[in-house]
Amino acid sequence: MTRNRASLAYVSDDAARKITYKKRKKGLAKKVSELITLCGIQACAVIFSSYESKPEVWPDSSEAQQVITRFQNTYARDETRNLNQESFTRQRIAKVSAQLKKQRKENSKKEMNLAMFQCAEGGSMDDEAMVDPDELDSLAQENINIINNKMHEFI
Amino acid sequence: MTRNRASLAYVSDDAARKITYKKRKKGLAKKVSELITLCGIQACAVIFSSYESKPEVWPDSSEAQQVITRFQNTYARDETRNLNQESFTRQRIAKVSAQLKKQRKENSKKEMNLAMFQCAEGGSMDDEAMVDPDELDSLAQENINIINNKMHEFI
DNA sequence: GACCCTATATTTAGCTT
DNA sequence: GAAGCTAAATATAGGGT
Repeated sequence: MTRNRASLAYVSDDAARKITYKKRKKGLAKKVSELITLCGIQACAVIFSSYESKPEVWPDSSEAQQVITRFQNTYARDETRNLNQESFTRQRIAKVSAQLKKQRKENSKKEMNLAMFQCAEGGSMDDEAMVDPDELDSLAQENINIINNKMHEFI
Repeated sequence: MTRNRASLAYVSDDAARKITYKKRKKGLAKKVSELITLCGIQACAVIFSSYESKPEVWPDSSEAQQVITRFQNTYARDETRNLNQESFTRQRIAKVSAQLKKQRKENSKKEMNLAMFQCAEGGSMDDEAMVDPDELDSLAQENINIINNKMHEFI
């Protein structure tokens, strides 16, 4: 019985190839997971086969995503562009923030003027319509944080 | 001699871990290449280790690039999660935008009141401090676009 | 530490059901 | 064609140099 000869060439027989595929895919997946846990590193494997419509990935979809994103960012293209875009967004938000502050300030002025003119005329402020300056700032900050987290998550 | 016990846990000893890493990395690479040739499929493995500054890929950089690109184009990963995050951010910006509108409206009111009280007293508006409503909206929109682009770029 | 050696564990090709 | 079996091939932990 000549078993297990190491052919290492394309398996032409369809059935045999599928069996080999399933067996070795399983083995590969195990090896990847083991390497990750044993060495505490980031790694993934991606397979496209005609047996599945979608790619199969290891150790899992989420990890693979991270690894691939990191790969693309490391290897690939203009890191600078990403950084620029981040600072661009940051500036945009800062600009809006600044405008808010100005408007808030202006509002206070007018309010004071109004108060001065109105005195005891009974004119009431619509508190509900007022914007809490602190909240505005914290919202802006929160948006920045969300964006930063998003970026870090994908970088 | 008790050799080769299958521990399958993180190798805490630095030297031993590095040895394991090198050995298993080699093994993994071989497995990937074999799977590809035996089954005639597309596959790749990507590893990030602290031993190398750049990621290590198999079967080779070019193939890995192709596989990863295909993966990114094909795989429908948690689109939902991203959408949720996206809509979350969108809502945040919308909320700030709404607050701006309210404040703007309030501002107009006060302005009018002021004008009525001031009449010809010569009180001048600080135009520079005013926020153009349209610009604010377009800024908010632009931020949304930037964030969306950012997300799509990384997804 | 890198490199080889080898005992043992693990993977898997080819078979059988 | 999937699932299990087993012999053979491979991979690799631990040790030596």
